[in-house]
Amino acid sequence: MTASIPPHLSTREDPASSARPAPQRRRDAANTRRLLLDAARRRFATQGYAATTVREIADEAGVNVALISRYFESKEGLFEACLPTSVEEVGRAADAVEDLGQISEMIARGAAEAGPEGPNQVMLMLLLRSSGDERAERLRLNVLRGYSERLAAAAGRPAGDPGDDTLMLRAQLVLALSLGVALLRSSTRLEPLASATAAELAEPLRDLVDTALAGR
Amino acid sequence: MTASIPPHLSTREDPASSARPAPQRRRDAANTRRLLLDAARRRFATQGYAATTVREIADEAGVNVALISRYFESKEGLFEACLPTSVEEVGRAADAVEDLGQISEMIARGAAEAGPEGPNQVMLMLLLRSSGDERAERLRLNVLRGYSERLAAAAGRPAGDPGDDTLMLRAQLVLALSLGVALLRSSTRLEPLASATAAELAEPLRDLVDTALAGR
Amino acid sequence: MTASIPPHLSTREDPASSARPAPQRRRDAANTRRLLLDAARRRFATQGYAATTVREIADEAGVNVALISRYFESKEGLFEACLPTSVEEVGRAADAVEDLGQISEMIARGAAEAGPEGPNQVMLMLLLRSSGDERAERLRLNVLRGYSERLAAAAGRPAGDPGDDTLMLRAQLVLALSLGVALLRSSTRLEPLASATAAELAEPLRDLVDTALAGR
Amino acid sequence: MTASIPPHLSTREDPASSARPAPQRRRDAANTRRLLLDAARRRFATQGYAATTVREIADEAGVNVALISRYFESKEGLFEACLPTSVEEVGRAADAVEDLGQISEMIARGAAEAGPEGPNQVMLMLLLRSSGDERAERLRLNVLRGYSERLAAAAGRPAGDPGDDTLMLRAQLVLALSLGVALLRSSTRLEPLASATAAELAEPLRDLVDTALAGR
DNA sequence: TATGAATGAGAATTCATTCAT
DNA sequence: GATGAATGAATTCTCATTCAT
Repeated sequence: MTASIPPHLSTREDPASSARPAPQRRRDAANTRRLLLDAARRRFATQGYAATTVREIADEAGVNVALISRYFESKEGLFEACLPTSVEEVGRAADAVEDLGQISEMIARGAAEAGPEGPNQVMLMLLLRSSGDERAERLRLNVLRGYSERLAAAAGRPAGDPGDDTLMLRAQLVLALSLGVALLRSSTRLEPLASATAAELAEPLRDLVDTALAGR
Repeated sequence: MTASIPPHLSTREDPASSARPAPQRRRDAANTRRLLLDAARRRFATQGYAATTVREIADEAGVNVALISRYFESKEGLFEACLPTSVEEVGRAADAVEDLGQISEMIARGAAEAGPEGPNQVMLMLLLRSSGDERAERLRLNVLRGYSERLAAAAGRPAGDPGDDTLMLRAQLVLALSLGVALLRSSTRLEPLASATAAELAEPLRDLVDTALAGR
Repeated sequence: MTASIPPHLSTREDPASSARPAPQRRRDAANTRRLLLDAARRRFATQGYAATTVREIADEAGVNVALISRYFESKEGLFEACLPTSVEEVGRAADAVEDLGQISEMIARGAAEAGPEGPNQVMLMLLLRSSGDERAERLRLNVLRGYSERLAAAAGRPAGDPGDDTLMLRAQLVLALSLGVALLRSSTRLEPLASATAAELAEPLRDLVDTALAGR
Repeated sequence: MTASIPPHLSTREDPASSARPAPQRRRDAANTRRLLLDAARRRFATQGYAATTVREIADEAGVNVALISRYFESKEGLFEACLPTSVEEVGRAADAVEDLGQISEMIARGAAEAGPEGPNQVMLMLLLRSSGDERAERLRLNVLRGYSERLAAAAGRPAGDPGDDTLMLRAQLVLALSLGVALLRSSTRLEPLASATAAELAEPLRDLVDTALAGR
């Protein structure tokens, strides 16, 4: 009988102590804002937009719920505020890629970075949660496109080059792979993938990335 | 209590009525159940569990909302009832795989099958929506594990064999890839991936699957 | 207070049925709608839009709060739904006026009718409570205009006649008087006005109306 | 709570600071108090108590919200602080009335004074907004009673004389008229009343007042 | 004094679910 | 079996108020 399971059963509710090492200035607007943003990114990424309540976010951030309205206008506004942050991260990650060899390593590292807070996971998950908002949708698409173009470029094709759909498609398969890994690792305990270290992931990923982008 | 509903209730309803162009029976419990199940799978897959309302599902199915409670006890129950159906499909798909060469083709075909209703996508999306329910979680994990074991087996390793984590890991990367493709195609318009046909996907996927499972 | 009103309180539907303990059909949408509408009119009229909570209204109507959303979409929608009813009432009242002599009597009777529920008061108060809504504002204005035109007509001027602002102005002073009386009687205990009967009000009102409309 | 604020709190603030010619824009408690009071009167009068937020008032006054609590204890306290000011005004107006002829002129002038800030309107509106507060209610009643007694006195009856309800009733009808005019003019654009000048209003009002108080 | 930050109570609204035809 | 009505438990958001600087 499923009725015995509380509707808002929270799985792995991590102790708040890990969140703050503790400079803990109170009455610091900028800091409060960031706490909310961080908590929101984590929750939205792991649970999706609709399944996340603003109270959860506020509690995780250790601040009052009303401050979400104060600083971000609404839940929707908070979600949108999460996007640029993640976008920046993915941008930085993509920009760091110089050649083919670094891509697989980047994916491996991104995938391995601790739990749902790893920048890569956060971004990817975030981008894949629908909020029904037109603007968010567009931004999401832009990020994905930019990212895959960056991958294609690293494989020899200049970014922005419209042609060569084949290479683009292959780059997007690499993106899909990266995404799938992040997804499986963040929401299931599928072993051995879930516990694999960056080092363990690096080799098979390198093979795959090389195959995809170098054309074998 | 959902236990009274057999998990593996026959999924094909009217073998005879398919001859009739428009049966449209009212007061047909089995058919109503089916309509709800189909609508639920579509909605849950594309929007996620939390973002989907039972009213939406009922409306899409063209039946009264109260019937969800009647046939599936609860929203949660309806979600769980969706799982076995998808599980069966993925099971059938996995069982069909005899050798390495068929895997990439299966993934390609699964990915290409129209929209969010393609069996592969439905199953994958379904599995990735957290419902917070313990039982659903376990089922989901079982399916993913079974599926990746099947992939490993096709690559030479007997299913159920506990050893050889390396091959398992590689099989799970293939699963991740399949998942990522389904995800990108179902929730974004990322081109050229979003519009690629099964034929166009087949070649690069074959390269990747071969690399992953054949050990290059 | 009003919270003690039983859930099935009949709102003066049929005077004859008071003999019966209570017809009180449950699950009667139309009746529920009306209960809400009546309660809303009373509350909005006496407390104003902003000071009235939907819970209050629902409690006074003896029904569940959620039904306000169900039947009227929102609090705003409920308010707007109150307007036409009041508009109709004022229309009927205005149409009943044939000659000058009846106006003062109508006002007197309207003012005297019990408490804040008297149709005249309800309408007037309702019209004077701002809801911030553009549409409501326009409707309100139309009603007031129509009403004062009717008064002017009874005093000899054909309704719709654009000219003769003087008569219009005087008719609107009569409206103002009527309004002021309703206002004072419904929200203060200013004696002797508050307790005056229709009969007691009739004479001085007749003098005033005659003066205003008959041109002394 | 607000009980610590005496109902007849002195309304003129700075007996000492008036000696200093220095305007002292910032950090001037008395001035800040005044600014808040003025803004509050305007807002409460035009929107009602419940529909007005303290933030609105503070913004309109150009001061920080927290100062409302500081100077007036609460929103309720601010509202009550508005009353004596208006009461004084209406008192002054009533005291100025010496004979019948001045009444209609006073009402006409009061009604015509620009917009919602005219002393007459402000007072009237203010008195007619329920705040649910017992004490405010009583004050309001006192003002209305005092005012109508003043009118009755001007018509020949000594103020305070308990007898002659008929004259009192007629005086209150004049009050009702005055109120109704203020109401219609401040919250609707009902023409020609809304735009009538004091001069245009004077004549018909004189007729009405004479009729009411002089017994025709 | 003044101000921005923070808080808790309460508001409207949505939604899964149960009830009565 | 099916349907519309009804309900209570959340959820998001607003707002008066208090705190700390």
